[in-house]
Amino acid sequence: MNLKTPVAPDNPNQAETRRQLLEAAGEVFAETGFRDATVREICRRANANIAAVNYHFGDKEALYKEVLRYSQQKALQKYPPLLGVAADAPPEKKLRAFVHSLLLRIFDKGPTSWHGKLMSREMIDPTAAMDSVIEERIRPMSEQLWKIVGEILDCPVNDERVRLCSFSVVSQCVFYFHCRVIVSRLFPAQEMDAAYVEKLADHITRFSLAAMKHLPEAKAAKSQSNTTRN
Amino acid sequence: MNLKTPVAPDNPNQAETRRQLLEAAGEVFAETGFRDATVREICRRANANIAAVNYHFGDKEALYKEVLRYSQQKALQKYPPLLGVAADAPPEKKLRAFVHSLLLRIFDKGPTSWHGKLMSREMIDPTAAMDSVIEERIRPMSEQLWKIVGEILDCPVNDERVRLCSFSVVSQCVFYFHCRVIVSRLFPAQEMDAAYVEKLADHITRFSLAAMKHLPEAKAAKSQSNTTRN
DNA sequence: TGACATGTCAAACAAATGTTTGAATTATTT
DNA sequence: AAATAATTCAAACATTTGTTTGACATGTCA
Repeated sequence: MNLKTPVAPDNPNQAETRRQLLEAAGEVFAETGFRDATVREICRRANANIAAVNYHFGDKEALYKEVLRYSQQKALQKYPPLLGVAADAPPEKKLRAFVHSLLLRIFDKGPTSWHGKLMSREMIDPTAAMDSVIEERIRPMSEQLWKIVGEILDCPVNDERVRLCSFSVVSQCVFYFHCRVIVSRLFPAQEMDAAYVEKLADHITRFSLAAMKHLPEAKAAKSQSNTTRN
Repeated sequence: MNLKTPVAPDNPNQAETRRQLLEAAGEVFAETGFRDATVREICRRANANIAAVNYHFGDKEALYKEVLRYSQQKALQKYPPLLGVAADAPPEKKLRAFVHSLLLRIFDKGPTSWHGKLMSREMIDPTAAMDSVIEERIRPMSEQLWKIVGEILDCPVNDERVRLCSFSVVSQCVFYFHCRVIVSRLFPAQEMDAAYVEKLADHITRFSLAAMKHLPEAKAAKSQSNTTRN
């Protein structure tokens, strides 16, 4: 029911209202989450009538799906995963670019800044829209990273150490948007500007490279893993 | 039906209903978040009347604050930050214990399992209740970690490298509850059992120790250009 | 026992909010 | 220009939900 097929895109008014609704919805969804976001607030910011969401998107949830897709596409277009580093560059350089682009997407202050928050929310309460995001965006990016880490560790990409180390790299990046609240309360004076993002990218890359190049079992490939803990 | 067996002589009914409300609320808040959680559902699971929340806690938000405090206290009591490692143990050993206890709190399957999800939600939408949690629980734990990392790096605890490396350690742990959705979709076959938690703790500790002991600037103690804040 | 405090209950209230409706307005086509 | 389609608008609708209310039940203590 309520299947509103998107009509002719050559209509300036419709296209404009749709776009403004998407932008406003991105802001509001990011600020308050899906449930707390009200279509009244979205329409108010978009200078649109209360009924506009239902007219243009069907219902609130369909609007949300569009927003999620829109923000992902925009963020990846602005900061591609390897930032233009050549495919045959040394893996250390590619790792640095991967880390930096991920941080840039997270800390972006511009009109795509809600991308990070939207993704955070999806992590906790994945909606149906998350499925396609994972398969179309996240899995390809993961595989890209596995290749890089595999080169550095000198392992096949399906080795368990590649997976663990890749997680270690990514986790240090995403930490700063999942835990931004805590970071900024523990260090209220710390500004999150472009210079700081550079510094973070440097640290994460150096930290991870040092770890991977000196991991006790990294090169030795001794896979008995008897965890003599404690 | 539902015969109330006589319990403690002091204030049996009130204490019992309160406790059941707390447990049920913890479940529901963790599953659906503060806003989506309904008082009706909480009371239904607690076998309590719809008015019980307001009678015992005042309103829904006060109940939430109690739940947050309750879950924090329970989780930290079950898995203390250093798991009983002696205060004069070598820092490597303390780091391992810190990482392991953090992972245990995150992966706990028992009745305190909602602790992780509640904290995740607070990260994105911090409520007023988060203030006290940060000051009373998180800051002390952070300072504990800074000391350990400072020992390993051989730096003063307020050095910027201590902060960055501590974040690198913590981030690898909390990654697994913020991004559990993605991890389990990328690797659906991977079980998150106790053995896996051990393996993770090993990896994170080894990875971080290798990094910190081989960081290009770790031992160099080049003491210029450091933010001299607090 | 009888009075009083405490806790529980079903019902109702009040506010918020997603959605629908039908008229009014604007754009496009004939 | 007239007719038709598309879009906007204010108002109303229907549902959900946190909270309140006043009656009823239960336990305590003089």
